[in-house]
Amino acid sequence: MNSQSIENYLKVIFNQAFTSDEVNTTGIAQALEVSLPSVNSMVKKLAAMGLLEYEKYKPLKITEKGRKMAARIIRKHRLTEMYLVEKMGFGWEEVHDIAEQLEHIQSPAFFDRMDELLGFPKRDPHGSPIPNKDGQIAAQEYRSLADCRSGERVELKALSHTSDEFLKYLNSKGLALGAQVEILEVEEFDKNMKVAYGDHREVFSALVCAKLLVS
Amino acid sequence: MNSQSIENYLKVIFNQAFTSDEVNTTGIAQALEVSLPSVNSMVKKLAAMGLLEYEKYKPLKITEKGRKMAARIIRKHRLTEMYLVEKMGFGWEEVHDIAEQLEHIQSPAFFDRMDELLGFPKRDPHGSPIPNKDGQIAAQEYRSLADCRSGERVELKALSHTSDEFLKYLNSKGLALGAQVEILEVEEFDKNMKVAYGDHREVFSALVCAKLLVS
DNA sequence: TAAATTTGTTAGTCTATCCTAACTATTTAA
DNA sequence: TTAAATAGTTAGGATAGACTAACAAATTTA
Ligand SMILES: [Mn+2]
Ligand SMILES: [Mn+2]
Ligand SMILES: [Mn+2]
Ligand SMILES: [Mn+2]
Repeated sequence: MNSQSIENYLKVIFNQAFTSDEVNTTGIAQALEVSLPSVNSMVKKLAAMGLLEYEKYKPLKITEKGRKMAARIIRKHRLTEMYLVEKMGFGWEEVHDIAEQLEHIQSPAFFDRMDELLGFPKRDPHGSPIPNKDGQIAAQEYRSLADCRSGERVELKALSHTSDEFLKYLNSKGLALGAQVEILEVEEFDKNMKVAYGDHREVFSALVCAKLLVS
Repeated sequence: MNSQSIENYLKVIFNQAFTSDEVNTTGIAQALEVSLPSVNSMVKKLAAMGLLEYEKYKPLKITEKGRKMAARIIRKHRLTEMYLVEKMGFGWEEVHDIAEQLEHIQSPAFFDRMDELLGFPKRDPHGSPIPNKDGQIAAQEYRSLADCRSGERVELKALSHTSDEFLKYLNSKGLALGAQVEILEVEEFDKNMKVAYGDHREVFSALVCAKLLVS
C-alpha cells in the first residue's frame, strides 16, 4: 500500500493542478511544509510509479492514474468530514484535521458504510464535491460572490478556502451554506460588499467575498 | 507524537503482561510478525523512553507510564470497535482490523465524541473492558465456561480470544454476548460440553469452552 | 553435567523520508 | 543584455524501522 506521505503529496499535487494548473516543486514544498529537495525526490518517486510526468525544470503533470488515486483519497477525506459533521456533531471548522488522518485508513467497507449512512452525499460540509468511487469528480460550477453585482440575490453553495480561522469568522457572522444572500451595495473603492441574509446585515471585504462561492 | 510502530509494540507488551506476566522478546516478535532483532532494538528504545524496564536477557517489565500509555491506545481501539458495531452496523468479526488502524488517530475530541454517542460504554463488542481516560482498566472477573459444571446456568459475558474465525464460528452457532447458557452435560473423556441457549442445543469442544467467559 | 536447543544480542545493511549545503538553470529586472 | 533573484537539482547525511548473519547466554534434554 502507498504510504501516508505519498498520499499527502499526491493530494497536494492534485489540488494544485485543480487550482493553479501550473504545478511546481516550490508550491508543493510550501503546502506540505517540507524542503525543496524532499519534494524533488518524492516527485521522482511518484513519476517512477506512473502517477506524475516529470521532466527536469518543467512544471509537473499529474497522470490519469495519479488523478484517480488522488481523487479516491479526497473522497475519503470529504466523506469523513461530512460524517463527522452530520453523524458525530462536529462543527465544520473542527473536521479537517481529523479527516487529514482518517483519509489514510485502508478499509473500503468503512468508507462505504459512511457513504451509505450519509445517504450518498454529493458534497462535503464546505460545499466541495465528493469524488465517486472511480475517482470521478464533479466540476465546481459556482461563481465567487466577488463577481456578483449590487441587487443580486444568490445562495451560498461552497467555499474556495476552508481554514479554521475563516470558518470561525463565518460562524461569528452566522453565515452557513444554503444562506440566501442579497447584495445591497458594492463599494467601488475597495469592493467591500454590504449584504443581507437571514436577519443579518454585514459588510464583507473583497478578501472574504472571493472565498464565498454562490449560485 | 509516538509512531504507530511504537504504539503497536506497546500494546502487544501490555497485553502480554496482562495474560502471560512473563513478557519476552520472542513473544513480541511473534505477535507483531517482525524479527527478533527488530524487537530487541525497539525494546531498548521503549526503555529509553521510560515505558519499559529492560535488562539484557531478563523478562521485560512495563512501567506505570507504559501501562497508562498502552491503556489509552487500547481505549481508542475498543471504543472504535464498539462504535463500529453500535453506530455503523458492522459485525463483531469485522471491526478489529479497522480499529487496529483507527486506534492511532490523534484526536481526543474524536474518541470523546464516540464515547459520548455510545453512552460511555464499559465494554467492547467482545466483552473486553474499555480503559478509562486515565488508563485505568477494570479487572476481568469472569470465569471460563470450561470451568463450569453440568447443570449450571450462566450468562456469556466476554471472549478471551477474538479471532475472525472464532467469531464467525460463534455467529454460525447463533451465540452472542448476553446469551443464557445451560450446561446439560460434560463429557468426561474430552470435556466436550452439551449446552443449550435460546432455541439452540450445541456441543462445544474444550477448545471453544475455554474461550467463552461467563458469569 | 555436557550437549543440544532455544532465546536474546550485536553488527551491519536496506529503504523511506526527511534535512542542509552547494550548485545550476530559469526567470526577472536593471 | 547582463546581473540579480528565484526555482530546481544534486550530493551527502540523519533517523526510524525493518532485515539477515553471526554469535552469546540461558534453558532444556540426554
Ligand atoms: Mn478538509
Ligand atoms: Mn492526510
Ligand atoms: Mn480488537
Ligand atoms: Mn494498530
